[in-house]
Amino acid sequence: MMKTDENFFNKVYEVVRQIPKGRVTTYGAIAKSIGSPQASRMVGWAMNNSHSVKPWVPAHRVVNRNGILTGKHHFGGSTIMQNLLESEGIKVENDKILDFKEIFWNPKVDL
DNA sequence: CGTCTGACGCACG
DNA sequence: GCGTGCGCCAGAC
Repeated sequence: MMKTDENFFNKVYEVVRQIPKGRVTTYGAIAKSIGSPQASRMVGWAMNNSHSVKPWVPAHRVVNRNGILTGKHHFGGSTIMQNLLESEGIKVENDKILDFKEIFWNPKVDL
């Protein structure tokens, strides 16, 4: 059977997919929600593989703890990630999310 | 099995 | 406040 939650990556994908529109979260928060608070790097790494994952994973809603679009270059462009965020009502400026803590979505709370 | 890498996070200077 | 270095876990070679 498909033990979806068996893989570390899959856990990350599931959490990211559950991020509500107009909300964002951090790599560390996701790492904690999956049981590895120190595996923040793994989260970002999983995102790198997200382009091979289906359905689409809203990786643009995932930023670092500073609210900065650290992985925007991985979207195939420098403005793709920001464009997506702004398209959802998220204000972004200078590659940084405005009101970050206000739109921050905690996976441990809603999950 | 050993080594390097990775879209981070934190400590230190 | 900013730059640099180390550590964390997991996977690829």
